[in-house]
Amino acid sequence: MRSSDIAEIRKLPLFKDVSEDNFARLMRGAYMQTFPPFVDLITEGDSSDFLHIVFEGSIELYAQWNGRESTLGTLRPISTFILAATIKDAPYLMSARTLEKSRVILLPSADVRETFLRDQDFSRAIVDELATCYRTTVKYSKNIKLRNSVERLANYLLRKNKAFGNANVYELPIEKRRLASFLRMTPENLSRSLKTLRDHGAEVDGNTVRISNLEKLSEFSKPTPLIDDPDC
Amino acid sequence: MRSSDIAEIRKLPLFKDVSEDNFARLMRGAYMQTFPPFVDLITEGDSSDFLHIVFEGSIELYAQWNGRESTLGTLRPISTFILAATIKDAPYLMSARTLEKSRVILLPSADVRETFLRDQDFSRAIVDELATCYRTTVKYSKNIKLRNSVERLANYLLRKNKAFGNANVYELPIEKRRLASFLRMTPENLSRSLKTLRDHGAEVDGNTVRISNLEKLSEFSKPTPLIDDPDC
DNA sequence: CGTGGCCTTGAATGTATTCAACGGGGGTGG
DNA sequence: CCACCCCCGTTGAATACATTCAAGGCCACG
Repeated sequence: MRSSDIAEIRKLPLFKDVSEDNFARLMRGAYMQTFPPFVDLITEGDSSDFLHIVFEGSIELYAQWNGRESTLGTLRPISTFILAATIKDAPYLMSARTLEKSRVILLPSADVRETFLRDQDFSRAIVDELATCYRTTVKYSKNIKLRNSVERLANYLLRKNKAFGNANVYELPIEKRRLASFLRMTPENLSRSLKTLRDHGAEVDGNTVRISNLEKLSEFSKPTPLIDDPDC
Repeated sequence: MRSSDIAEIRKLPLFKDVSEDNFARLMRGAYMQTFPPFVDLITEGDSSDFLHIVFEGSIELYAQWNGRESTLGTLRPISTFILAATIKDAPYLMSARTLEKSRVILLPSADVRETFLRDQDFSRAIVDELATCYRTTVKYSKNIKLRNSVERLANYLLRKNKAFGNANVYELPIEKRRLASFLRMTPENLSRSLKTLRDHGAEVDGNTVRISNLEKLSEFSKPTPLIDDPDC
C-alpha cells in the first residue's frame, strides 16, 4: 500500500487515536484495492475475513431472499462495512457491490479483533462506529414502519436537500430503481410517487431534484431528527 | 439494591468479566426498580441517562410518528436497552414500556461510559452486545423488505416454534395486536393471514399455535439463518 | 352484571404490485 | 457515423394486497 494512502487512513476517526505501533501492525496486513463498477465485494452468508472501508467510489449494500433482492443502503467515502460481522466473527448479513469504480481498503478481520483487544482508543472508536451504524438501521426501520411510500420519498428528498447544503436543486445520487428498492417501493411506484409530490413542493426531472416549495414539502413530510437526522 | 440481585447481575455476560473494583463502582450507582404493567420507562427523544436491563417481566420497544405507533421489538430477561444511546450519549430512538409487572435495573449512563473506558473486558462485552443488537435490526429490516406479510408471519411462527423447543404446540408470547404491529400489519390483516396459513401447516386458535405440518410450513416459509436465526 | 378492550369478520376503499408496452439515452459493433 | 440493442424510466390497465370502517362476540375486570 502507498504511504500516502496510509496517511489518509490514519486520519479516519476509526484510526486516528490508535497507537503508532498498533496502527503499523494493522496496516501491515491491510491492502487497498481498486474495483470496476458492479463487482460483488462480499456475499451474505460468507464468513467475514475482512473489514472493508470505502475509500473512493460508492458501494451498494443489498440482500436477497427467495429470488428477490432489496437495497439496504449506499456507502460513500469514508465508511466502514460491515463492522458487526467482523467484530463477532459471524457471517455477513448483507452483500455489497461497487456501483462505480471504487477504491476499497481491506483489513483482515483477525487483525481488527486483535487490535481491538490491544488498543483502548481503537476499541472506543469501534464502539462509536458500531453504535452509529446500529442507530442508522433503527431509524431506517422506523422510516419504513411509520411512513407510507410517498412520505418516505418526500423525506428522502428533504434529507438529501439538506445534505447538499439546502440548495433546493440537486442531482439524485443514485439510480431511481435503486432508490425505489431502498425506499421499499417498485420503480413504477416511485415514478408515480414523484408525480404526486409535484403537488407538495418537489419536482424531479430526470435526475434533477428541484424543491420548489420547501415549506410545503416540509409540512407534508413532517421530518423528525429521530428518523431523518443522520447525526442523531 | 439487594446483594442477591447484585449477584445475579454479576452473572450477566455483560458484567461477568468486569474487574471486582469496576463492578462494585458500577453497582454503587445502580438500582433495581419494579414497575407495574404498561408504564413508560423511556420516551424517544429523551436523553439517555440510564442504561436499562430487563430483569423480570417484558418490555415493548416502540416508536411513534405523526400520530402513528409501531412496535419494534419485545424484550425479555435478560436484555439491555438501549445501549447505543447510552454509549453515544445521544437521544433514545425508541420508547419502551412494560407489558407486565417488570423488574428493571437502571445503570447511570455516565457510569457505563466511564467503566467502558476503564475496563477492557467490559468494553469487549459492550461491543459484543452492540454488534448483536445491530445485527438483529439488520435481520429485522431484511425480513420486512424481502417478505410479504404472510411470509413474515409464517416465519415468525417457525422461529417461535424453534425457540419453544420444536414442540409444534405453543402459546403466542405477545398480544396479537402487538404481533401485528411488530410484523408491520394491522390486526385485521393478521387475523386473515392466520387463516391463510391453515392451508400451509399452521393453525392458531386463540393464543395457541399448532404446527400441524412442519414440513409444509417450512416449505412455504423458506426460513434462512441470515434472517431468522437470532444467534447468527 | 355491565363495561371496555381485544379479536374477528365483512364490505368498501385505498395503496402497491404486476404485466405489458413504449420512448429515450448510452454503448457496441458494423 | 450510423444502426442497433439493451436497459432504464415512464405510463396505463388489471390485479393483488393491505387498510379502514363498522359491527358483533368474547373474555377479563371492576
